[in-house]
Amino acid sequence: MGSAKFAKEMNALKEHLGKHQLKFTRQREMILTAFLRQEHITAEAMYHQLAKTDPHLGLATIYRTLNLFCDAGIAQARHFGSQTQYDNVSHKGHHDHLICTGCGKIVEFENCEIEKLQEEVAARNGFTIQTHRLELYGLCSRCRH
Amino acid sequence: MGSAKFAKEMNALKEHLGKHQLKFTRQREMILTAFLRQEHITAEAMYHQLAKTDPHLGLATIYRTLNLFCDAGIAQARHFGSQTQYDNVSHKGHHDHLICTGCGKIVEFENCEIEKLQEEVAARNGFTIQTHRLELYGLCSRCRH
DNA sequence: CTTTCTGCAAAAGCTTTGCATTACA
DNA sequence: TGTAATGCAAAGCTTTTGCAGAAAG
Repeated sequence: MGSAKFAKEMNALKEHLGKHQLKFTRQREMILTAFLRQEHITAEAMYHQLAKTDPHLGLATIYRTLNLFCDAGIAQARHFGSQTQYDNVSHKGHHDHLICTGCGKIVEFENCEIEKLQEEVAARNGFTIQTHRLELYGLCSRCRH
Repeated sequence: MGSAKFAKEMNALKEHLGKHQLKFTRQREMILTAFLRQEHITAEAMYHQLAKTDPHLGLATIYRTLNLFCDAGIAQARHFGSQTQYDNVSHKGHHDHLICTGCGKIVEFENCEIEKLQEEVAARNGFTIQTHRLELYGLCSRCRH
C-alpha cells in the first residue's frame, strides 16, 4: 500500500485516537493518506479531490478530520484569505511564505539561516521549538508601481 | 483637534480619495482617528468602540472603510483565527512571538538579524516587505521536563 | 445637481453542529 | 452491544452587497 511510507504519521494518529477513546475509521485513513501527499490543502480542495474515490464522503467529515489531525499534531491550521489552509507539519520548517498584498501571489521559500536564528532566540528564552510560522507580506515586482 | 497628530495619515487618506473620486466623510474621518489610536483592531471591535460615539454607524461602513484604508496603504488586513485584523501600518515597532504549546505562555521578542534575512529573501524574490508575522511554537522550560 | 456614501437588511462564503444512521471495537 | 463517526442539512459567523435615502463636492 502507498500508506507504508506514511507509517510514522499513521502511528501518531493511532496513538492519539487510542489516548482519547476515538476510532480508526476508513474515512480517517483515507483522509490522512491524501493529506500527507501534499504540503498544505484546504478542506474544500480535499473534498473535490476525494470525491472521485468516495462520492459520499462529506465535507463536514473532512473538516472534522483535519481538525482532528491538528489536535494530533499532524496538521496545523493557517488562516489565509477567506479560507483555512491545513499544513502538513512533517514538511514544516522548510516552508515559509512570501505573500503579495497586491495580487495575492504566494512564493514559498526556505532559509536555514533564519531557522538557526529562530532556534537561538528560542533557546535564549528557554523554549524548544516544535514548529513555526513565518509569513512576509509585501508587494511583488509587478504590483509595486 | 485631537487628529492633529495623525496629520500624515489623514493626508494619505485624502490623497487617495482625491485620486479615486471618493469623498471625505464624517464617518471616514471618525474611523481613521479611532483606527490610528491602535496597533491593530477588528471591524467588530471598532464597531463596539464607536457605538458609544455614534450609535447609528453601521458595521458594513466600518468594513468598507477599513478596506478602503488598506487600498490607501494606511492599514493592512491580516487573517487571524476566524477574524480579520486590520493592522496600523505606521506602527512598525514590530514584535514576534514565542508561544508555548503546553501552557499557552507567550513571549514577545525582536531580532534584527532575522529581519535582515527576511529582507534578503524578499529582495531575492522581487518583493518589498510591508510587514511580517513570525510565530515560534514550542515548549517552555516549565512544560518540557 | 450629480455622484458617492451610508445604514439597514439580506445574501454570501466558510466552517461547525444537530441528528438519525452506520461503523468500529 | 455500546460508543463514536458519518452524512446530510441546517445553523452560525464573519464579511460583502443591494438599494433607497442622505451627504459631499
